Amino acid sequence: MGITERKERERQEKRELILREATQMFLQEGYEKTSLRSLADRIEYSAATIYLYFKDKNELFFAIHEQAFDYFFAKLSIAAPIANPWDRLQKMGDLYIEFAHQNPEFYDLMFIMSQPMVALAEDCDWDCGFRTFNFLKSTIQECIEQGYMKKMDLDIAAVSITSFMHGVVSLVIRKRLKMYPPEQHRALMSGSVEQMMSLMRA
Amino acid sequence: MGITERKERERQEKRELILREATQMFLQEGYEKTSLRSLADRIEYSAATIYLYFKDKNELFFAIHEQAFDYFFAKLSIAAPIANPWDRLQKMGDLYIEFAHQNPEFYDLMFIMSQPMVALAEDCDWDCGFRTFNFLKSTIQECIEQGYMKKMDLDIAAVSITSFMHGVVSLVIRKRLKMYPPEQHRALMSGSVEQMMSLMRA
DNA sequence: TGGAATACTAAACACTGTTCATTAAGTTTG
DNA sequence: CAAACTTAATGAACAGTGTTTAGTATTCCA
Repeated sequence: MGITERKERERQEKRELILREATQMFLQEGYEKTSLRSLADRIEYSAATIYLYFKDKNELFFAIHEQAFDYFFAKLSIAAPIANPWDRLQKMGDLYIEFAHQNPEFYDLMFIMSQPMVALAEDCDWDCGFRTFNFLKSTIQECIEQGYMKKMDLDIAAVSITSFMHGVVSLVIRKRLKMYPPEQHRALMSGSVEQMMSLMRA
Repeated sequence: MGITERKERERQEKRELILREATQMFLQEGYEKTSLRSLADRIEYSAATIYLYFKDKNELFFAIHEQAFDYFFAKLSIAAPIANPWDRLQKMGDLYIEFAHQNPEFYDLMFIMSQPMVALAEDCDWDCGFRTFNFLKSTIQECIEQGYMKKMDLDIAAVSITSFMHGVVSLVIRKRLKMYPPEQHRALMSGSVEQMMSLMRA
C-alpha cells in the first residue's frame, strides 16, 4: 500500500511548501503584506487551496510562529554547552537580544501578536513556548543551586527574567522607547540587562 | 465675529463626540469590532464623515490612546502625595498592575498596538508617554538620592523598571504566560514585582 | 470501464479602510 | 432679497481582506 503513503507524503510536502513560502513572505514583506491572496499568487495556487492545508489564517500564523520558535531555540542552544550556569544565563540574554534585533518580525509573532495564540484552543498547550521557558528555568535553577544567584523562588525568578527581557525588547519593537533616540537603544538594553544580572548575582 | 468661533466650537464638539463614542466602543466591543463603519452606525453619521475630523483610523486610535494615557496618569497620580519615594514607587507598581488588569484594551492600545505610533510621525514627540515616564523617573531619582534604592544610573533604572513592569503585564495580556494557570497570574505578577523591588532596595 | 475519492479553483459573501463627486445647508455679499 | 461662496455630510465606488461553497477536473480502485 505505497500509494496512500505517497499521497500522504505529497500532502505533507505541499503543506511545507506553503509554510516555507509564507514564512519567507512574512520575513521579506512583513506582516501587513502577507495576505492569503498574495501568498496564493506567490505559490501559484488559488487562495482557497491554502484552506485545504490550514484551517484558517491564524493556524497558518501559528505554524510560522512554531518555525520561528525552532529557530530561536536553536539560537539559544548555542549557550547550552557552557558549563557555568551563570555564564550560560548571561550568554542566553545576549542571544535573546540578538535574535530579537535580527528577526523582529519573528519575535513579534512569537511573543506579541495575538493571531498564533488564537489558533491555540483555550485548553491545549503551547509546546514550543514551554520548551524554551523550561530551558531558561533549568539554567536559573542551576544558578541558584550552585550559589551564583541569590536564593529565590524558581518560578518567580523565571517569570521575572522572562518579563524583563520581553519588556525591553517589546518596548523597542513596538516603538515605546521614544524618549531615547534609536541609536541609544542597544546601549540601554544591554545596560539594563547587565544591571539586572548584577542585582540577581549572589 | 461670533459665528466662526461658534463653528469652530461645534466642530471641536463633534470631534469629541466621535472620540467619546469610539472610546466607549473600543472598551465595550474590543478592538476587532471597532470598525469605522460600525462606529459610523453608532454615532449615526456616515463613515466618510469621520474623515472630516480624523485623518485616518490610526489618528483616531492615537486620540483614543491619548485619552487612555490621561486616565492612566490620573490613576498613577493617586500615589503622587506619598512623601516617601520608596513607598510611592511601590504604590505606583500596584496601580500599574491594577490599571492593566482593569483596562486591558487601554493598556494594549497604549503600550502594545502599532496603530497609535504609526499616526505619530517619524520625528515628532510622544507627549503623553513622556509625561508618564518622567513621573516615574523623578520618583526613582528621589529613591536613589534619599538612599532607598541602590545607586545606579537613572536612565538604566527607569528603563529597567518600565521594561519589567511592561513585560509582566504584556505577557499576560497577549497570553504568553500559558505555562501557569490564569488563577496564578496575579500572584506571579505581584510576586515578581516584590522580588524585583527587594533586589533594588539599598 | 464506471464510480468514488481527491485536488483544485472561480466566484461569491461579507467585511475592511479610504476617496471622491454630488447634494444640502448655512453664510456672506452685491 | 437673491446670487455666490463656503462648509458639512453622504452614497457610491475602489481596492483590498479572510472565508465558504459549488463545481470541475484528475486520479485511484474495484
